[in-house]
Amino acid sequence: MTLEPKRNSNAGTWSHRASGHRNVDIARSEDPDIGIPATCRICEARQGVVCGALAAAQLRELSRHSTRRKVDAGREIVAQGEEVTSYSNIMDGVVKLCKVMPDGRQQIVGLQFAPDFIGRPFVPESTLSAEAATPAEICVFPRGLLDRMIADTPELRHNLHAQALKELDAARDWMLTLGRRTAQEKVASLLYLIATHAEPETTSSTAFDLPLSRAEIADFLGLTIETVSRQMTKLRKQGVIRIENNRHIVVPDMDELERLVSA
Amino acid sequence: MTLEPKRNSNAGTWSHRASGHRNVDIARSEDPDIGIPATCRICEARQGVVCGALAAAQLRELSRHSTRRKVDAGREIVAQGEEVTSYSNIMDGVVKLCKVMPDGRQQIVGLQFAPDFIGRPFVPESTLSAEAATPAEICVFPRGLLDRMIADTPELRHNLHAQALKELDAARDWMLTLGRRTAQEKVASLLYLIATHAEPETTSSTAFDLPLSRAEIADFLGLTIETVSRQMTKLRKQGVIRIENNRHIVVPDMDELERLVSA
DNA sequence: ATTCCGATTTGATTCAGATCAAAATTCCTT
DNA sequence: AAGGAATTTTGATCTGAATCAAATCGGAAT
Repeated sequence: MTLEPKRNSNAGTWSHRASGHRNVDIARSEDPDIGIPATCRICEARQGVVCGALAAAQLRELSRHSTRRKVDAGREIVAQGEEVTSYSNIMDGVVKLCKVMPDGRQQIVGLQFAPDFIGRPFVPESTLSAEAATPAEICVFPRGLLDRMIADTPELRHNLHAQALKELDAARDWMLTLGRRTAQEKVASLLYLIATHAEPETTSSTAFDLPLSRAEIADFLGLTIETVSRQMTKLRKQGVIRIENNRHIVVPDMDELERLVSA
Repeated sequence: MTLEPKRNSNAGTWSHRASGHRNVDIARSEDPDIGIPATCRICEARQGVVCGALAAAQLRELSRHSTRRKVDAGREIVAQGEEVTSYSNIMDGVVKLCKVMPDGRQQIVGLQFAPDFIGRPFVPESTLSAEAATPAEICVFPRGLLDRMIADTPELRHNLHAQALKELDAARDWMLTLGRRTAQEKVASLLYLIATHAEPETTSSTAFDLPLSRAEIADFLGLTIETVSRQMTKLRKQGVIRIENNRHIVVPDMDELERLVSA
């Protein structure tokens, strides 16, 4: 899902880790995957917000009209202000949601990870752009079809509603970061956010690859590239993180990092 | 309420807009208000997100268990981290949604106006506090009851979902303001936001009362009181606004103000 | 009216982060 | 493996907003 640190405690509710209460229970007499398309069975997003709420027949129809697509890093999936004619699921990779101003200043307003859903029911055009931050794989389906399924499927509506509320919380958490935290705290917040998404079993030590360049991190934190770089260096010199090849980060002690976020 | 003039116009807009498709059509043979509690008929929030979706019988039951309450400016309605046992509708006034850090730094993450709904379905406790910014009047009802109505009423679910998405958009717009705009642009953004909520018929000239103190404006914009004050003075000297009694603002030319927001 | 107290403005100074300008690294292509 | 472009780091300087410190204003109580 989107932002908010601390994800660990309730991460389970959402992503594939959520599949527990639905699929993992093998003691069932009939295979729950009967009639489910083969592509879906192995799909990252099978238990996601959208597909996790669909019946076998719906899944079959949706999959008939879906196309899996690879998206290069930096490639746009939905453009700001554009009319939206399709939705997608993220199968793999990280997608950033951006807002840009006419003069070019831009702000990343959310990050989405597999198996998140990208789309905005009820509104014809997108108020932001969605762009692959890493090489990504998405499953695209026509808007009208899913809108119809939304209309027919209470559980799907519920899931989308819950996702919207979760994103709202994440956005508001990030508002606090943008408005009231120092550069140091901002960078620590971002690292903490990524760490908790990349490596959900937060043992005391963690390692992960940054899905964002320094420029993108700056756009997420409302800082400049130089400030981000300096703060990363500072964290490195303080021993809070190790940096390998610019993108790979090791956090020897997550508690230390969390402390720097100041809640 | 500090905001008399604003309140009136605001009230007007919402009700006739909302009632248009439901109530105003007189050519109906039976009175659509039959069976609707008297308090509801004259209620600000009658056509709001919640009550606008309820049938007469539901409205009757809800109103039986609701209490109208006056809340002084600055008084808390919901506390951050507290378990939520009731929801409310704002009948009058402005409510601010805040997040505070352990060390006292705080950020306003949203403003709600009558007849908005305050509450957070699906989640037991609130991640933010809601506090009256102006003297306010709210209609409080027990959580369990509304949760049941939510379960029973598709239109209500839809309205709440749509409101969540609207708030999400607003939050993301504000993220751009917090992260990428200058102090001048931030203050202009806030004035523009209030102006467009207070005086929806945006003719070229507008006047309104600020529902927030300088300190609250600072907490909304991620600035200090002094910076807010200086920027207001600057806007005044530039002739973009006139300030009367600190709280009352006149904007001679809304286009000029909008220009300063830089989109 | 007068007094008082909190809110707001104004002024002087400081400082975190921006900007400008190279150097150093990484990584991509050949 | 070498070359070259892009990304990142580092350094020097500047500046917008924060901080510190008074004045002034405005509104409530007397």
